[in-house]
Amino acid sequence: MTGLLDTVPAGQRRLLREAPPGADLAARPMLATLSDRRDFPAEEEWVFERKLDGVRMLAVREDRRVALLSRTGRRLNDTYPEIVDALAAQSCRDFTIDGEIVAFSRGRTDFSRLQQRMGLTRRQDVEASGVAVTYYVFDLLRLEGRDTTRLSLRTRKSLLRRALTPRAPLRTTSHRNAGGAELLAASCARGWEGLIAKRADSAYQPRRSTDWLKLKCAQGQEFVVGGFTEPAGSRVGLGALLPGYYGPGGGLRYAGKVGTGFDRPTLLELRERLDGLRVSASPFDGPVREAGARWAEPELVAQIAFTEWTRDGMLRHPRFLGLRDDKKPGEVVRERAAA
DNA sequence: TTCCGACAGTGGGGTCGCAAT
DNA sequence: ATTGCGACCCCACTATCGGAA
Repeated sequence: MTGLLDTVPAGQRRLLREAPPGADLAARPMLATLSDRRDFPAEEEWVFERKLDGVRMLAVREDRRVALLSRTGRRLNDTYPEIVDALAAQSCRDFTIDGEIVAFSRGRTDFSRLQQRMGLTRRQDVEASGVAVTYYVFDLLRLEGRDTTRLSLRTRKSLLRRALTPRAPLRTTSHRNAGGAELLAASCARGWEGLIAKRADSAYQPRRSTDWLKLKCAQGQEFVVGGFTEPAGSRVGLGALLPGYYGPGGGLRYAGKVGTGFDRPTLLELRERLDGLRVSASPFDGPVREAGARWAEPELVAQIAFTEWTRDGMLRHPRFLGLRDDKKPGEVVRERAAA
């Protein structure tokens, strides 16, 4: 064993285990639990990282061999060959790391840009895409033959910084040890996605855990319901609502579908109310490409949360929060302009 | 007994690849 | 050439069940 693991605090050395082959250890990444928590007392020892909007990826290096693995275990070597090369060039030759692949545009991580490269596996397609990526590394699962997942997060991060040389396109994710609430407010003001809060003393667990919390800068506003889709499978009432808002010209603009956030009684109640408002023609301005859509008089106003507007003016990650009776349908306009 | 974590199921936008039209 | 579909990515949420607390 070389010197890296000698820096592990004496009290934590007993937590080191002999590592199984790297790919087995990396079978599943640790996932964060969505939380609306805003209070983080200093004595609780949390670490705060910026939430990056990209694709999760584990990377395994065993001597000359490098394997990039998606969250579900799919091999990503052909999609991100420059990351393979960068990891192969590291002087440390035996590690498993965890991080996020991102693409930037205008200084912000941009998932839609990354999407243009995500599915590509042919070398010429990857090169032609013109999408540069950065691999932000934030955790260490294995180092020099040892399983490090039982070490505390702080110790793992400290080892990671020693083990990895963060030369482009690799970077280590920076973090802060306090001030979570202020940091979250500042992040949201900048239009970022949110934060991940991690318990400083927690082990790496290959599943969803409350030791990692996802704190999102959610957006939300009211929308007029202009129709719905039929339910499928065991679903009752309806599949999704078709929300819209009034544009400057006065026409009702389609904003995509929202199909989650309702419980069974709400689905049935919404169906009943919408059946009472059924019309044969679409109330939306312009075509809505939805086979089997049912249309309704634009009377109901729904509060809908979402993460952002897509390039095509659709809602990303939309969910239904409830109906609002205090707002007139005609007053519903888009509250925040596109980026 | 109550609560929590894991899973299945239903729903979303978007992209790519392939088969059918 | 266009369309539709499934498989991936990202995801939110509900309902259920079994084991932990």
